[in-house]
Amino acid sequence: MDLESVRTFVAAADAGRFQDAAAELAVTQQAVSKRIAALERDLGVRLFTRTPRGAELTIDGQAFLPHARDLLRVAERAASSVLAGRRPLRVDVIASRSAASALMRAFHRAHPEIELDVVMLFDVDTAVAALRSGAIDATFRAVAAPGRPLPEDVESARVDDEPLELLTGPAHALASARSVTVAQLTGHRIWIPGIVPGTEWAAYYDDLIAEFGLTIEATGPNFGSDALLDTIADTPALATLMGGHTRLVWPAGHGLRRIPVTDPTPVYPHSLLWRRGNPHPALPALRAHLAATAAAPGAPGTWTPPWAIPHTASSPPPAVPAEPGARPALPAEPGAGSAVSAERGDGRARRRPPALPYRTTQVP
Amino acid sequence: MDLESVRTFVAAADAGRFQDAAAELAVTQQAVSKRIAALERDLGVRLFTRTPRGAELTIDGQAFLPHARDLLRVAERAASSVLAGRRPLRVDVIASRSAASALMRAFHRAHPEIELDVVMLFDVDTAVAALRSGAIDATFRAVAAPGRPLPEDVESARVDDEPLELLTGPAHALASARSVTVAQLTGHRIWIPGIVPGTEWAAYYDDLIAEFGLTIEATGPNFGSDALLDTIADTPALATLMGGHTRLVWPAGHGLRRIPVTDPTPVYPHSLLWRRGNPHPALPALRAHLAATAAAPGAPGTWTPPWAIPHTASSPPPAVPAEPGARPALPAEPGAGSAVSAERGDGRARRRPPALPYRTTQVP
DNA sequence: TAGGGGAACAACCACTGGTTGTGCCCACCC
DNA sequence: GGGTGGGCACAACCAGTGGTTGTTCCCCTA
Repeated sequence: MDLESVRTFVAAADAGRFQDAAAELAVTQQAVSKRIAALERDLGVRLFTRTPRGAELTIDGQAFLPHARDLLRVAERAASSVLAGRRPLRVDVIASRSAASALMRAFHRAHPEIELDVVMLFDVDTAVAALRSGAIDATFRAVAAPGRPLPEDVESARVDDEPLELLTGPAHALASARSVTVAQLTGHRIWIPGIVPGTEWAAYYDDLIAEFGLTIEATGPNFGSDALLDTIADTPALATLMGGHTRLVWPAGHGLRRIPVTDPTPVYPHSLLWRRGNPHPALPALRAHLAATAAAPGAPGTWTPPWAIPHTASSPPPAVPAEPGARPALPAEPGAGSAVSAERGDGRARRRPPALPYRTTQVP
Repeated sequence: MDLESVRTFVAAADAGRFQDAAAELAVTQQAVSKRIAALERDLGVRLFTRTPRGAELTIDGQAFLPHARDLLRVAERAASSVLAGRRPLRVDVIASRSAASALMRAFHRAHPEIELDVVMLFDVDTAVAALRSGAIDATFRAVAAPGRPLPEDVESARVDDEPLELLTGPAHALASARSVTVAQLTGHRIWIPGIVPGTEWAAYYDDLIAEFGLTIEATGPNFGSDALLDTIADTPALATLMGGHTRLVWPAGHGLRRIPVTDPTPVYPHSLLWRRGNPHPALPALRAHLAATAAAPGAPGTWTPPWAIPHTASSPPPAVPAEPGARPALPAEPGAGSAVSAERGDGRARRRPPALPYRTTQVP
C-alpha cells in the first residue's frame, strides 16, 4: 500500500469516475486503473464495482475511504511538521516525564487547536543554539548556566519551581519520615545515575552538593528510571532525588516513598526560553498560558543555584492572550484528533542505549 | 513521501544505526541509506546527522518521528479495516445525519475502545444481502419491507421510534403552531425530494399517505438537505417532514420551525438487524448498548406501518454486556485517537451527483 | 598509526509504474 | 433493435525508480 495509490483511491471515490480522477491527478485513466487494481491486490478486497458509467464504491471501499482520508491527512501533517515557516510550535523539554512535559500537556488541553511538536535536546547550549537557528521555538531550561549569560536575543521567563523530593525504598532509614530537612540528608547515599558533566542540570547538582555537603553518586550507566526505581526499592542504603512534578510510571508493590525535602526546599528553576522576534503565531499563546498558570516562583524557604535567573529578570510582561489573528498558520481541522505529538520514551525497544541527543537519564 | 521510506525512517531512528534498521527490514544498508536520503530530499530537511558510530536524529527528525509513527499506525488501521475476520465492527446507517448515526455516535462514546466503520447502503434489500454475505455486521433499518419477511438467518431488534416532525418556514400557515395533528396536515403541500421507489423508506411514506390522505410531493432532484431547507424557508406554501432525531446543520436566520405531529404521531421504526451467528466480538456490546439505551418503542399515540416489526418480535433477549473476552480482535491502542470512522457527506465537493450506493437524499 | 565500523558513492540490473493503442461491455437513443 | 458513445481493462512498450554488489571515505579507538 503506497500513498499515491491511496490518494488515487480517494480521488476516484470522490469523482465517481476513474477518468475524472485521472484528470485531477494529471495522469491517464489507465494509470488510475492500474493504481486502483494494485491497491485492491494489496488489500485483498475489491474497492470499486466497475459500471458502464463509472465506478462505485463497494462496501469494503466505503469502509476503507475514511481511513484513506485519515492517512492522507496524517501524511500531510507529517510533511508540514518539518516545513519551515508554517510548522507546529516546536518546544524542547528536558525529558518526557519532566515538569516541562506536564506543562506542555496542560497547554495542549487548554489550546487543543494549536499544533505542537515536542523534542528533547541535550542541554541548554544545544537548546539555545537551536532557538537562535529557528530549529525550535521555545525550550524549558534552568537558565542560565554558570558564568555564561544568555545571548542578548534570547528571552526567558521563569515558569515553574519544581521542589525536589527524596525517593526511598521501604527499608530506608528515612522511609517513614513525613518530610526531611536538607541537613538530614548529609551522610546518606544519594544515587543519581546519568548525570552528564557540562550540562546545566549537572551544574545544578554540583551547586546543591557544594551548598549543603550532600553525597551524590552519579556512578554507573543509566538504564532508565524503571531500573533506577527497582534498585532504590531494593537497596535500604540508597535513595535518590527526583523532581516533585515528575510523572512516573509508579511501580506497584515496591513500597517506594516520596518524601518532601525542607529547610530549605531545593527547587529546580524551570524557565521558558525563546528567541526575541520569533514570529510563530502560537508562541504568544504559550507564553500567556504559562504566565497565567505558573505558580509564583522564588517562594521563601526554597533554594536555587545563584545562577538561576530570578523570576523577574529580562522577561517582558507576558503577551496578551492569543486572539484569532494569532492562531497557528495551519489551524487544526475540526475533529481532526489530537494536534500534539511528542516522542515518548515508551516506544519500541531499542537494540542498544540511545544515541545522543536522546536522553533517558533521570532529571529533576 | 512513501510509506516504505517512512517505515525505514522509524526503524533507523529506533535502531540508531542504518545497518541495524537494514537488518530488521531485510534489505541492505545501502538501500536504507538511499531511502532515508530520498525522504530527506522529499521533505527538504535533514533527518539524521551521520556520525562514525551510527546516525542520530536531528531536531527536525525528532519532530518528524511521532508523525511518522502516526502515519504507520493509521496505515495499519486502514489496511485492517478491510481485513476479513479481524476488522472493525461495520454498521450500515440510513444516512449520515439520521437517528441511527446518532445512536452509533452514542455507542462510540460509551465504548471508545471498540473500533467502528460506518457505511451507508441503498436500501434494506442491499443491507440484508450485505449482512448475509458478511460484508457488514449490522444495519439500522425499518424492517421488514411489505410482503417480504426477513430471511430466517437475520435477527432484529427494534431500537428507536423516531417521531416525524413538520418543518416549515416562518411564513407557513402552521408556522406558529406548537404542535399539529395529522389531520391538520391534509391539504398542505409536503415536499420530500429524493424518495426512491422500491426502498423501504419509500414504502413508509406510501403507507403514511394511504393511511392519512396526506399530500406528499417527491418531485424534483434532490440537491441535499441544505437546498431543501433553503427552499422550505423561503416558500410559505411548502413544508416537509423530518425525523425528530435528525441532526441538521441548522441554518441560522432562516426562521425554520420544527413542529411536533400528534394524534397520532407517525414514528419511523428503526431496528437493528444482524445475521444470526455473526461471531464479531463487538456485536453483543452493540446490541446490549442499544437494548439499554433505546426508549421503549411502540408507545401509545404513535403510528407505524403495519409491516414494521413489533418491538418484541424475533429478538432474543439482548446479550449480556460485553466482557473482556468479547473485546474486538484488534483492541484500540491506548491513546490512539478516535476509533470510529465514517464517511460523512460533508467531504470534498463532488463533480457530479454521487453514484449509487451513495445517497444524499433526505430520509426520516 | 593501523584497524574497524558505519555511511555514502558508483555501477549495474530488474521491475515498477507510467504512457499509447485497443478491446469490450453496457446504457442510451434514434 | 442495432448503432453509438462513454468508461474501464488489457497489451505492449519504455523510462526511471529502487534494489543489489563492490568500493571509498571518515572518524573513533586500540
